[in-house]
Amino acid sequence: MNQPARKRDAEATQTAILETAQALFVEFGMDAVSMRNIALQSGVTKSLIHHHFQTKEQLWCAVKERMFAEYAEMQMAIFDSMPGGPDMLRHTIRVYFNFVREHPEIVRLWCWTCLEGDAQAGFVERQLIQRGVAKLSEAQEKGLLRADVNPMLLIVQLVGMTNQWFLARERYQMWAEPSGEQPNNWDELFLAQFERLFIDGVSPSDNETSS
Amino acid sequence: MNQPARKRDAEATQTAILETAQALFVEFGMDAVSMRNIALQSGVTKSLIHHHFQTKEQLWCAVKERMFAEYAEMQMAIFDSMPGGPDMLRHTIRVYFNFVREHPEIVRLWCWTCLEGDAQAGFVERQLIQRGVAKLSEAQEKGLLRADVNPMLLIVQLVGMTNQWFLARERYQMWAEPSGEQPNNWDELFLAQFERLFIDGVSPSDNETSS
DNA sequence: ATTGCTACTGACCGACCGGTCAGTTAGTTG
DNA sequence: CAACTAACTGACCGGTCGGTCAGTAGCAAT
Repeated sequence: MNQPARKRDAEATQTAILETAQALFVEFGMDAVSMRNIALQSGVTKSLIHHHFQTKEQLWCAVKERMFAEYAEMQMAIFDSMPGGPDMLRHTIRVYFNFVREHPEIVRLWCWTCLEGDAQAGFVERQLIQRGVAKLSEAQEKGLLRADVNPMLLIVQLVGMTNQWFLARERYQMWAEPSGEQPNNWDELFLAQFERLFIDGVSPSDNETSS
Repeated sequence: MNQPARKRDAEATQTAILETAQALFVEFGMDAVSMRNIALQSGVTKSLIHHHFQTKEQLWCAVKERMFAEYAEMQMAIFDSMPGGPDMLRHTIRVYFNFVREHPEIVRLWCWTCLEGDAQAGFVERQLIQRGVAKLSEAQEKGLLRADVNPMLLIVQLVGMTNQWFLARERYQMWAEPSGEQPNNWDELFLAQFERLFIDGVSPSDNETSS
């Protein structure tokens, strides 16, 4: 009677476990987090986690699937909202950049899965990326994009540049002079320069704009 | 008498331990590697590792310092070899890209230290980066580089883009159609496009080239 | 009320973890 | 030669790990 022994609600329990596990795994890495710790922090017994997810490995997979699903939904929305005009790339960069800024945990997940060589993750993203490639190819046919860029590599570069920034942002700030403090619009400075370098190189040159 | 009990050579022993630890740590991450495993694979007893490096944490630090030192030496050489002409950036990108391609372990180390939030690492790199910033500022004064780019962010973007490519290369390849196999010059394609987008955006525009 | 299902608990397991320590052995110094 | 230092060994420690299992308890169907 000390504890009401939890409300009997499998779904809520699983969600609680997943959210706690997600926070811990993403922060410290799968190996550095114990099942005991997850149990403690989510207010659930260790056995119960095993009851719902069997093994630590499977819990980790469940966390990854959950996060990638959320990411995929968002990414798909970005592709769908791409304007057809010349501002397409600028818009896309900004939307993706802001999404990642508000969900830095997705970058850490990305990074952990890259390091562990998770083969699953790549396949999950494939149809997503091919949607983007189709969009970009379309834009090329309309003359909105240089014909000599590879759409998939363009996505790699756009996504990669953004991801690595949010992964190592704090590290980069240490590179600057410690005197005078950091500008707190560091993100905006980066985005502006990224956009400038990227877009100016990506936009069709003058002799091919009017096709 | 079964084993000649090792040649009594502290330096060689430490090197053997460091090399084994480096390979394992970089591959699997610090938490996933046990001292027993390092001992086994380097042909040394576990106690001997503790004798030379005290704790696992200190061994990890020794590995990081060793690798960063090697990296710093190389990076410094790149800065020093920067040509003063208009090909400066193109040359720098290629040299750095090729260095990382031949030392992919440095990217993994980079990534592990980012995820664990290693504060030390950032400071180690600082003087290195400021050397590069000085070089780029110089180039700007000579009109070889747009005046409106931030040199430090430029380095962040150059290094970051390259690093993330070699971190997630295998993952990106899964994005492509499984049919028709990958081109084995994937690296060159990426580099070419990276260069094109980056340089064309970075070069001074026509009205400021002749200062 | 009984049955059946399953969310949930707590005690327990063997394996492995990082680290310690007393002791052995090889090389150097005097 | 003896004396000393430091490289090196193997047995051992307390603690934590992921995982199991027999049992309890809440809820729905009959």
